[in-house]
Formats: sequence, C-alpha cells, structure tokens
Amino acid sequence: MYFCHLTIGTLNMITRNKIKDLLADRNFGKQVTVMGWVRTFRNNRFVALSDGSCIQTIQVVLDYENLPDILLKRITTGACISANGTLVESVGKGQSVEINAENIDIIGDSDPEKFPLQPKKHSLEFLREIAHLRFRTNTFNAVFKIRHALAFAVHSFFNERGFVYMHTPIVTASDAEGAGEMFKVTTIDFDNIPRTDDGEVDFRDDFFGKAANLTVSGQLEAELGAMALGEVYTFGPTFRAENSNTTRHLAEFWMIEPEVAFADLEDNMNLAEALLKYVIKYALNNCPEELQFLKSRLLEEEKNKPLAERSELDLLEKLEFCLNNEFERLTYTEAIDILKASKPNQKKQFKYIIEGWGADLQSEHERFLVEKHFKKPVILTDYPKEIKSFYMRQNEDGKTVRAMDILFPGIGEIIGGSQREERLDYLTKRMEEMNIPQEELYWYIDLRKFGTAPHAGFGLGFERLVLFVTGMTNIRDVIPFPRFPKNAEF
RNA sequence: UCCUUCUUAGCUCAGUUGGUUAGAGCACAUGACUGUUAAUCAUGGGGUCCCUGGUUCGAGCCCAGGAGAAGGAGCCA
Repeated sequence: MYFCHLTIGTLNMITRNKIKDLLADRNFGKQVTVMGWVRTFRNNRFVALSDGSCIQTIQVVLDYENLPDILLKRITTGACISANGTLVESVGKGQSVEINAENIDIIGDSDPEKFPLQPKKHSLEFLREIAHLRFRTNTFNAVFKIRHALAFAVHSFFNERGFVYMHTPIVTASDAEGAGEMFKVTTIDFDNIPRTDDGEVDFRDDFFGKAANLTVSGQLEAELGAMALGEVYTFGPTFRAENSNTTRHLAEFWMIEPEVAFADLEDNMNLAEALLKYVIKYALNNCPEELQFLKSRLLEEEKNKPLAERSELDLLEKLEFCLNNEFERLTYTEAIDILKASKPNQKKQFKYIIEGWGADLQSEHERFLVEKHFKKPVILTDYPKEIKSFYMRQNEDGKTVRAMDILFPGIGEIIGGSQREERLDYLTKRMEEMNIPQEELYWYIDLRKFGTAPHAGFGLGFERLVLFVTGMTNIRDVIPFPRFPKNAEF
C-alpha cells in the first residue's frame, strides 16, 4: 500500500490512493480517495480517471441523481477531480474494480470547448504542437516512463562497475572538437558589437573573455577524468547547431560518454554491448506494461502499411532478439567487401554505389548491413583515418583508426566511439594534418605528456536509445520538449 | 541545407474541368436516455481554405515568391 502526500493550495497533507495500486487491490468495501484527470465522462455516471501512475484509468461511478447538476457539468475531459468512496468489484465488463463515489470535488476545471485532447487517437504531429499536454496521453505516459527507466539503468550499470559519474562543462571555450556547429554563448550587446582593429568580433570584454559555446561533447574532458579516476562516464545535455531536419537528430539531446583507462577497442566494444543489453533488459523487467502498450500501438499502426513494410518482429520480440544475440563485429574493410558484392550495389540500386575502399558509408549502406545482411546490431571498426576524428588511435597499417560505430536497425548509428590516440607524436602530427589548433587544446595534449596510457570510450545518444526501446519513429517524440530548427517552444 | 509530398472547422480528412451559399466523421453546445466502455439518438453553433502578390468576369483549385510541417538525404549521437 502506497500513499502519497501532497499540498494543494491551502489544504495540507492530502492522502490519496494511486490508481495503479487500486487496480490491483481486492479489498472491496474499503474507503479510498483518488485524484486525477478526467479522460471521459460517459452516461452522466462513469468517469474514466487517470492519475499518471499507470496507463489504465479507474472507473469512478457517480450517483448522478443525488449530485447537483452544476457539479456534473464541471466534470469535463481534462478536468482535475478528486473522488472518495468505496472500492468495489465492477459489475461492468471492461474493468474488474471501480469506485462508488460518495464525494466529488473539482480540483481544477477544464473548459471543454478549449481543451485540445479528445478521447480519441491523435496524430503524433498534433501532440508535438501541444507538448505541454501530451504527457496526459497513454503513449507519452509510456514513453517517458521508459525514458526514466533507461536513464536510471544507465547510472545503475556504471555505478555497479565502479565508474565515476563526471559532470563535464556545458559551456566550453574551445571550438576545436570538430563534432559540429556550435551555439554561441555570450553577453555581448547585439546592438553594439565590439570589434577589433581588423573588424573581427572582440570577445575580450565578453563574459568569459573569449568566444564561448555550448558543448557538443564531453569526451575530451572525460578523458582527463579517466586518466586519474580510471573509469568515468558523463550523462548530460549536448548541443548541436546543425540545421538537421530528420527523425533522428535534435539540437539539444542527452549523451552518455564513458571513458576508460587501460582499455583498448575490444574492451570498448564489450562495454558498449554490455551497457546496451543491460539497459534494454532493465526496461523489459521494469516497464512491461508500458512496452506492451507500445507494442500494441505499433501493431495497430502497421495494420495500415503494406505487408512488405511491416516489421518481422514486434517490439518485445525485437528487444528480446537484441538481448539474445551477439552483435555482429566486423571491420570497415570487411563491410566494404560485403557491400561491393551485394545485390543492390551490383544492380546499382544504391543511390551511392560503393566503388572501393575509402568511401564513407551512407545510411542506405548501414541499413543494408543491419537490416538486410546481418539482421541484427552491427559493430563496425577500423575506419579509414580520413573520415574519422583526430583523436582516434592510428593502426599500424597507417590507413585506419581504432574507431567503432554501433548500428541499430531503424536507428542507424546509436554509438560512436574509439580507442584514443595516447601517443603524443602521433596525436600532434594528426592534429597538424587536420588543422586542429593545438594551442587551444594544450590541456588535452598535456595528458599525453604526463603519464599517458591507452584508453577508450564512446558516445551513446540517449534519445536514439529511447527511440529503439519504445519503438517510436521520431526522436522528437521521446524527449519532453524537443529542440530543433525553428522550434524552441515551451 | 537539398529532394519529394503536404498545409481546408478544435482534431482527422473530402472538395470533380476554375463557377452560385465550402462538406463529412469525431469533438463541442442543447435536449432525450441512463450500468456505460471512444455510450447512443435528435438538434445546433463553428471557416483569415497557411501568408503575400499575380492571372481571370470569377481562385480552396492555376502561376510566382515566402512560411511551416511530414518523410527521405547530408551532418552526427
């Protein structure tokens, strides 16, 4: 039995029963109090009430003949009410328990002419426009509970393994990470921009005394932590000012970046695979009802699609499959060989035909490998150094680096990582070649001067993980308040 | 940023070859009914046809420009 105490206005310490508990309760005849939001009000008698504790509503039965009309009129879709009465076995068919209400109070009215949610299916696009109210729908209730469970599981996974949760900065002054366009952070008066003699913006009197940006990655700082604490991870917001308009990009998203000392690429892959399996298992164990709901929702949605476009596995089968199979590991070079020999490449069905080694893989190629060829998550390693970042450890062949990308069906790249270049001369030479300003990153280079060691890490896009586990298809639907080009509402 | 499609009532959508007063279902309001399950039945209100300009006797429909959305691509997580 759980009680929740809360304060509303001048009332103190109201005790309420959670609907989730009552639905499992068989102590018929006991007095209960529920508080929640009206989903539907049928027949002047039956209120379907939700309090967010679970997806199901509880049926509150009113003795409408003995209730004032003026009160009944205020029981409208979206209104917040409290009801107390007796928990009874339901005589109706759709539910096992219900509440025979003796008292009804309106906590918050909801104008039925204006309340946008109806007791029917809404499009995800419409709900996105009312993101402040979409939490009240079953779908988003399930999505955000799974999101919470996954976040909790991430911390739990790393904590169990002795990792230190490290808070890397949100504001950074280095524009050298090369992970994408950055948002500027400044207190400069835009109506009076200070200029240097050669016409550049003069940041010397700006808040930080130099140009500052929102972080695009905590990796470089996390490496500093790993090289002292051993194992660290970050889990925080990340910002990319790219003009990306896709179902898998956000301008503000959450990223998990572990960094491990004395680890090579093999250890890195093992850690990544273990993390993904751990958090998926956690969601399966802790959110069975939410996943079941989303599974049914997906099946319902796919009914409208042609057979060929429907997925072979339902949501739960997909997650189980992911847990029970080793991820396929292969090198970039092996992947190119497979792609070169593949049907769509031979028949020129790819938009970008693979001619030979060195080509950057397009998403159609990644999708072919994951969804058609191997039909399971794939880890690609040892990419050409030209298409990867300066900090990745160079292989002896002089051509490739110890990078890894984990590709998931329907999502594409969910993890990108590498063993880091720990050798000072290799690192600085590569920075030179790629025009990375060494002065700005002196602290990163210093790490290789004072007791350097092999280390590795990766970045996991949290929303992409939530996408995969919930089976949602647009990344804007798995974060409460999505930020993307032309949209920072709420 | 590029490609494709789209934008009509609160929501989902129809709207013929350019032709009179722009429709449906749901929602909402009023009434009836009252153990319903997105209750049912009857009646009713509700429109900047995304914006700007153009062609035309006449534009929701055709043309140009713009904005926004969805999907795909690039960038990436």
